[in-house]
Amino acid sequence: MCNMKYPFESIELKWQKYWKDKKVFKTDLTKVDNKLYVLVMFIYPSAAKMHIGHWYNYGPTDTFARYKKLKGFNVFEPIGYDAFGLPAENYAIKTGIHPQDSTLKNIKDIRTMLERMGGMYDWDAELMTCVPEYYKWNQWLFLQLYKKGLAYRKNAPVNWCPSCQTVLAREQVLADGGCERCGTTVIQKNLTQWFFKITEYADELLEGLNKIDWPEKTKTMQINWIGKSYGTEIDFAIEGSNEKIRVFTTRPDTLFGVTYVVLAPENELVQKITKPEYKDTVDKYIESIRSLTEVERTSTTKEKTGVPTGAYAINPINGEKVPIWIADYVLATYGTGCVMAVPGHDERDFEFAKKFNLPIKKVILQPGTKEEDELIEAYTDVGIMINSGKYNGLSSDMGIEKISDDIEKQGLGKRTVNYRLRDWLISRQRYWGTPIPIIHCDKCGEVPVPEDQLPVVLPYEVNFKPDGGSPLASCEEFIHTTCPKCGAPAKRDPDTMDTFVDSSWYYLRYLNPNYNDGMFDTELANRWVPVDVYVGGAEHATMHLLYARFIHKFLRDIGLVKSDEPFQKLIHQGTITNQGAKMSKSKGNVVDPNEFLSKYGSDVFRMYLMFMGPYELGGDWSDKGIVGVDRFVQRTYTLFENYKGIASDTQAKSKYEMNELSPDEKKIYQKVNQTLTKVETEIDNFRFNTAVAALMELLNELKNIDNCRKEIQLYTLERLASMLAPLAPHLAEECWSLLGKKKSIYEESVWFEADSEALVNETVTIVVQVNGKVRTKIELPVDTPEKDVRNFVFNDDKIKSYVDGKQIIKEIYVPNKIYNIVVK
RNA sequence: GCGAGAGUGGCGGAAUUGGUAGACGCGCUAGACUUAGGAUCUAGUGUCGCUUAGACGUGGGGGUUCGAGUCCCCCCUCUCGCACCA
Repeated sequence: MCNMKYPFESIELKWQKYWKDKKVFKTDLTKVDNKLYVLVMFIYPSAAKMHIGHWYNYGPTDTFARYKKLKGFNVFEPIGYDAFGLPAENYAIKTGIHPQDSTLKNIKDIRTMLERMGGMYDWDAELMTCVPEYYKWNQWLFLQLYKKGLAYRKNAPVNWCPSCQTVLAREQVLADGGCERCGTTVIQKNLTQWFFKITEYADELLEGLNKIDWPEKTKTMQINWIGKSYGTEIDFAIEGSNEKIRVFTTRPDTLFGVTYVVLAPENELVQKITKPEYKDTVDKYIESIRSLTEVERTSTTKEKTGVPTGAYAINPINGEKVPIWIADYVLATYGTGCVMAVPGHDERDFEFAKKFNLPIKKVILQPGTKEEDELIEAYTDVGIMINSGKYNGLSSDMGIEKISDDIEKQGLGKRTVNYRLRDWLISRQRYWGTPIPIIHCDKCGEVPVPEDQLPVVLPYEVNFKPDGGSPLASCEEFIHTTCPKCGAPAKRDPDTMDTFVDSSWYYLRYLNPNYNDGMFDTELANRWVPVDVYVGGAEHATMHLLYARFIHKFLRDIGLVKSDEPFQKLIHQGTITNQGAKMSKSKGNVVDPNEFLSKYGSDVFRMYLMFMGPYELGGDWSDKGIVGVDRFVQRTYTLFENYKGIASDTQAKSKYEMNELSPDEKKIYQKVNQTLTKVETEIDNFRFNTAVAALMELLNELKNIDNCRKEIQLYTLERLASMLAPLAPHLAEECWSLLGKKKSIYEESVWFEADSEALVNETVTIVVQVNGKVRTKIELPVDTPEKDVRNFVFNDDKIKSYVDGKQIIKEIYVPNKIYNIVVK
């Protein structure tokens, strides 16, 4: 018995070099039969090290890609770097190291780690977003959007992170009001900013979800984020004024129940309609609201506040006069910023009316209650309309249609659709990003940079220390230019783009990162996109994954791609935590993979990460079980060492007849083939933990492989090496060559089909139960006729002792599984 | 508060359509080989009884069923997502 320890270091290097030298993983993109685009979200090189989370993301995905390659797919698995962004710049502010220098260095280190991991990446397709060759096309994309009116500038209240010194899109603000990147509480600021009109695609983004194979949860999040709702806009006249209040409601059926109207404090009508004697309190109230953050204001737990304006509105349906209030629970940014309040049938209005003693009117009768019953809470479901004039007696869902019809007929309003989705704020007051290709000219206004002048290169020499404004604004050489239209001196836009712009189309660029004639090679994109399997964190559900879908649809509309969606199937890996907390540098609880890599090697490490549990669940980090995987690897290596060179003088058939095998051979033969199907279905479904377990079971079963004929030994070991290859690529290559194989397992894409005849066992264990309790088990040939099974069962002494003298009520036989006798 | 998911040995976790609960691994126990073992191999390992028969057992309580980790109802805990969207 040879017991040499598996020399992972030399073996891993050896095969990495082999793959690289022979370009084993270079994908021939011209071949599209059997194409499979497997993509993992590219890496953010804010630190030189790949932590456990990266390994957990990339290792298993690579295993999936490798498995598909072995199965004969033409797999494209690229990797790249999401290289722009705040952390590099913040790091620069702290240390003085230029973002470009630190980023390029980090990329170099990460590349080394990815190679060490044994990633099957096509290194010819590698890209990074911080080079002009890439970001030039961000600018080009911007200009296309601009041409179509989908990139525009507006003055708006925006989310400002005081720490990052920049604005954030709404989805980049956390639920607790913190900044997505740094956690600092975000405040509101009024600024002119660039937006992409994602709302133009709201409906399509919603509908497209039906066509893609994504986790339901993620789709739901996007649905909620888009927040489409059907309703009616209704005009309320203002007493003694020509102004009108247009409200948006999803419940026009409750129009008779309106007892007051509420405006958002920011609504411009407020200043116009407020009665002089109320002006003081209204202004004071608005001031008090301003000091609150968005989150404080919209917190559902906070008690609602508001003040009357002294003005009155006229309910168009019955001419009733109702007071106009302003309140913080009405948002200026949703609907029309005005609400008709129906306390009887809306929880928020109910709470508000109770607090300020406003009347509550019942106009929808809850089934099973009486009209005179007092409302103790708002009734928001369907019911029978009451106190509603000619609509009385109608079901309220009918009432929605009828009242909307009548409102429309009388020109008092119209049906509309509202979205929660807002346009995507893309400007950032930061240095390390793509410059916005716009020039501001005193005479011509905003002028797009002509396409032939792209890229607008990000200058290297810039003072990027924070002083409140965009760093580029103080870079004289950059900012001063001439107007492309009139030639007069003009200024460049000093802002840079959100890095989510970069990641919205990178999957198209991978196909040819050096392409010069356009944003990407359209021909290739139409053959390879959508991405077949996309793997990445669930935290991108409403950001990256929504933006990328939007940009993809836009690119389709300008004729650059034919597909509707960028990512056909989506998988989220789980999060690896440490003692229950997310690993982060600031918490100081990051686990360094290097410790394990130097002790066990990368095959063991990546296999252990897969073995820990279900991929989509993640879990708490613990190195407790890693020795188990290491032992498995050692035993496997030893086994192959013992059969060194076996392939040189032996040949295995591709299939054996079961009856020509010895008992030991048969057992092993069956197990090998059963494992083949098991490993296939498990990896196909990203269940790596059970795939590894299946291989461990197989190895345990190979105790008696010495008793097999040589050809059966070879038959077995060939298959074991092949199944091992996706999970432990270096080890498997080594084992394969130990057998005496000349070529790499991946050069030939070795995968074996299971022999279906070996999958079923000849005998089965039939569990015999009495009253549902297991009493004995009997081993019988598969498909023994029921009457024979019954005979065996009733001749069993133990069963007899349970059944004798009792009345048999029922017998249930589930073929090849269970025989249950019910007695009394 | 609303929505989604989860709760299984000392631990990580397995378990087609309801059909042997605890695969695989860690840990632990005993033994073998050894100068030694924190290496390796062999056997055992849900709990109680502990030799047997057996009883109990998948967060708690109830139900459907010949049979429930799996289906239904109620409750508890945890994780994630959304936070007044009219």
